[in-house]
Amino acid sequence: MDGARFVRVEQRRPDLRFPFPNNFNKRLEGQSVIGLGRRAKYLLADLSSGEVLLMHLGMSGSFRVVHGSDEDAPGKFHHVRGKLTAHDHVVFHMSNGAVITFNDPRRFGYMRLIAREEFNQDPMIEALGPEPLGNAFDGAMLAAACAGKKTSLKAALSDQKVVAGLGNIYVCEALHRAHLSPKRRASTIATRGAAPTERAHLLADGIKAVLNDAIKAGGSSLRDHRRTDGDLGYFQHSFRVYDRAGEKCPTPKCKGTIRRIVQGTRSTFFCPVCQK
DNA sequence: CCGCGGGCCTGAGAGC
DNA sequence: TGCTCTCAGGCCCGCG
Repeated sequence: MDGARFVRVEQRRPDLRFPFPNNFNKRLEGQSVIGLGRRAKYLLADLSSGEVLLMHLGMSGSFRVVHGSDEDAPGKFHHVRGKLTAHDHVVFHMSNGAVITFNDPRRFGYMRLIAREEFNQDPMIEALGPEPLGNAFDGAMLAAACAGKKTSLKAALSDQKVVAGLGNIYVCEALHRAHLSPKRRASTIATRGAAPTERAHLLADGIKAVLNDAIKAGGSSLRDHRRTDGDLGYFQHSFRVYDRAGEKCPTPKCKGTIRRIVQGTRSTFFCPVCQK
């Protein structure tokens, strides 16, 4: 998409989680993508029109990218070129021959167009916490965000205002790496006097490590996630606790067994022995 | 501010 | 084979 122009945009239903913007396809057609980016879980395309196209995958959304010459490739590109499935909701036909299909069975994803000068003040953007892989993110920043929070550490890390971009899997995995209990009150990792605790540093490091490892592995394909070429990610094979209830804790010398509990209606997986 | 329950959707898997 | 039930990577709302 980067540097290419939208030649034709197929919008195949009126809404996803939210209605599409008015005249969505016509507002894209003829515009060029002058930059691509990401903030938290939002995919961003900076357009020549002065607008930003914001795209969210929800739970089950995925993009696939193929080029015209690849369209007849067998198997994994089946839903491109006149063979769209029921859940292929948007297709971008780009000036460089790329065809980009957005598929989302559950339709928890959405797309919006935001004027660039209003982007930073947009309610979806303004409240977001720091990027966990940014240079500025560290134990001190995490401690400050958790200070005074009476909620659980699990809920705090899942809150996009505390740190942006973590979902259920990576919260569980980061807490295990930091040997911190998901049930612990969030404020207890914050500060001791003025200095951030050792726990906050361990947790910030655990978050960075699990995200970097997962990105390297192409993400976690439990059911819906696919890479843009249609391939599966394989980080699910490296989960230490997620979806491993009843298995032995992978921490060296730990005799614990992974447990599943429910926090805020979501599953949490953790080791009650080495996560305190 | 916080926890909880319900809601938005479809599909996969388990149990019967 | 087919039914019903539960659960799923996100996130919002309203209630108490």
